[in-house]
Amino acid sequence: MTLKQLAKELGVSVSTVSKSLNNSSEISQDTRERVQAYAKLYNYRPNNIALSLKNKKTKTIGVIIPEVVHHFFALVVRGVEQVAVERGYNVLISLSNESFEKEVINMETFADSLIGGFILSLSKETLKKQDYHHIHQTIEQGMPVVLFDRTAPEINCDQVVVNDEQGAMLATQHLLEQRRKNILLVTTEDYISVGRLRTHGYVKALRNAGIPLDNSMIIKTKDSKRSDIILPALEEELKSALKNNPEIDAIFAVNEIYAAAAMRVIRTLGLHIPNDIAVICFTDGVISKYATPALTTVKQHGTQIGIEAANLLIDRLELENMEETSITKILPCEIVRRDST
Amino acid sequence: MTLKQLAKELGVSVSTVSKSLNNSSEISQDTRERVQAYAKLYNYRPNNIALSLKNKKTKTIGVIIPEVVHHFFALVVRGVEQVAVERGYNVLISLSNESFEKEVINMETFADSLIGGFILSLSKETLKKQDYHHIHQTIEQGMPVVLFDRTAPEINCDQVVVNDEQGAMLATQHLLEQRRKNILLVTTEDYISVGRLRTHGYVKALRNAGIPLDNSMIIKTKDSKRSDIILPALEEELKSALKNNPEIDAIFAVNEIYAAAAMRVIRTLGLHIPNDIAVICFTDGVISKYATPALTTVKQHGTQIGIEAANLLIDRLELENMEETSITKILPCEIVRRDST
DNA sequence: GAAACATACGAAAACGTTGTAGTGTTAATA
DNA sequence: TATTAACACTACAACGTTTTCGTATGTTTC
Repeated sequence: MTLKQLAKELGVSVSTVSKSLNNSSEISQDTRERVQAYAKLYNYRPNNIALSLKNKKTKTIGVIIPEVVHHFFALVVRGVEQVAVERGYNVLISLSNESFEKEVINMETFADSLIGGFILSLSKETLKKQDYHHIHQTIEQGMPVVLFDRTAPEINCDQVVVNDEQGAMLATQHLLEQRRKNILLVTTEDYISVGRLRTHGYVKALRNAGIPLDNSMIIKTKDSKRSDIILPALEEELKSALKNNPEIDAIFAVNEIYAAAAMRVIRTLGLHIPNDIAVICFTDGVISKYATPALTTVKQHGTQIGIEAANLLIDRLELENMEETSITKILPCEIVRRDST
Repeated sequence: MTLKQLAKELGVSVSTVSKSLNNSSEISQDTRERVQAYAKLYNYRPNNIALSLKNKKTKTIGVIIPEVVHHFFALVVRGVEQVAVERGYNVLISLSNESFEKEVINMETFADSLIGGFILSLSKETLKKQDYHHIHQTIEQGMPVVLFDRTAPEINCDQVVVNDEQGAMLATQHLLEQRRKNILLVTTEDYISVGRLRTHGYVKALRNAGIPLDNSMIIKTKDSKRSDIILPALEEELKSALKNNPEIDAIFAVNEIYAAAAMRVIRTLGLHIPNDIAVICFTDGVISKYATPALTTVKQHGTQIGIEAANLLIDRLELENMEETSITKILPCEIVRRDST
């Protein structure tokens, strides 16, 4: 059903139909009601494509994440979707699979007038290359971008991040409070911003507590997209670390997969959690929740990140008189205490 | 950059520009090259909205799932996205949150000419109400729908499902092979098709093995959207079941959350997995993989489901001469053997 | 030298909307 | 009575494409 068909049916012009449906005062009450009744009868719904073309803007936002099969990103998507629906927007989703090239291609595809703005988290490859030309280009074209979680400070746009450093400090302090003195950190290489920041937090907390930093107490995982390669290697490394240094009484992992690996190693060595070694990690996901013992975690409020990001983006889209300067929202982390510490 | 702007820049008509870019033989080689060079220079990209309006179809497919923070659905989304990108489509996502109303509204919103077809998995509420008018309506309007996982046989459309019954039989047989005779089934209420089918498979496998069915060995969880309500209740129920019937030597759960709850209860009672009680479950997700002991599961190949569903949908969208009759793809399950059995 | 025919391009319509600028009516005012 | 004003509606352009149909050149052909 289109306006044209309705108009023919009613014996009036397309304009009259359009105005009637929009309750314009130009049209008489009588006609308005008649048209609206017909529209309801024929279940008329305006064609969004035509509206988008006319208005030169769409009610769609694009979300690009490295991976959807990942608890944290799924939470963010949920948050974004929630406010999108509330505010009348649709969500286009696309996965970079941690690939720079896919990220670029996906952005270009989306930018072909399909969407009004982006919410994205950078792929590992992008962070490693430090090539942000596609982001800059998009922003220059006037398309708002909101970066979350995996961001880069050199990109001038709205960002929503978790206070990774604070979270890592909280985690480390939590362990220190339990008289753990020798905390092994399992983290990623530094080019991943969140890994770097969490490492900073760990270092800072130790410094605040007057504990000297021992670099052999920091394990950085090798880069690979394949967990079936990373994890066995990591477990080996953990095993030798725990053997070489029996003083280790806690492990702080920057995500729950690493924590799960650590738990497995600890158990293999016949040690008890948390009596011998406490374990804490970032990412309050299902693994932590259902592990044995249930893991104490640093919760990042993924859904909240999605909510904030979506609101920020839609504000930019709708509020013309918004301040030019970029907004960075830093959300606090929270310790979820369970049985591993 | 639009065709019009390019045309003005080049001093030719819009038609000439359009035809040149489409390499029409109507236009001289010279002009074609000149236009194409300019288009490249100005980074011209056709406006997809305008194309959609003109062609009366979009290169976008809508995915509606009950929840994205759910390993299985996330896998499906990944599969859908993968083939969508390959075949030049975009993916609009929306979450029903297990709510009938949200499902209906989301479908209506998407149907406003934004998408060409749907891939969806029904919400629990929809299954309970058995109200499929929105699906029927969509199909009648000529918009293809592919249902996956949570389907309803009375809907006449393409479907992609896992062979839940066969999977449940495999799981039960796997336990029987290990000389487990008293297998407790933890499942959902029957209105959820997958739960019902899995229960069937369990019953069938027992019958094949000549073991009489004992209804007290089937626990059906109460319906609720909130896992923090379901799970404690389930754990209580499991505890009393295990206490009342010490003969139980295996538990088969229809998803990994229930399996995790079962493991917790088993451990609380001081029993050993798998020595005292073996555990197997559907959903080969992260919980199973990283649990202690790692859980033996029935893998459902979620990504594959997404791939099949997307291909089916896009085929319907593109191949006009496709057979009218609906296609149902039934994917086999597979046992992933780990340490809990 | 006229008819026929390629060749290379342009004009215009269409997709479904909305908004601006008319266009007739009828009623009120000078 | 002539002018104006309010009312109720319509025509048309525009958004960015593609495509059909024209049309102006120049080149054959007899």
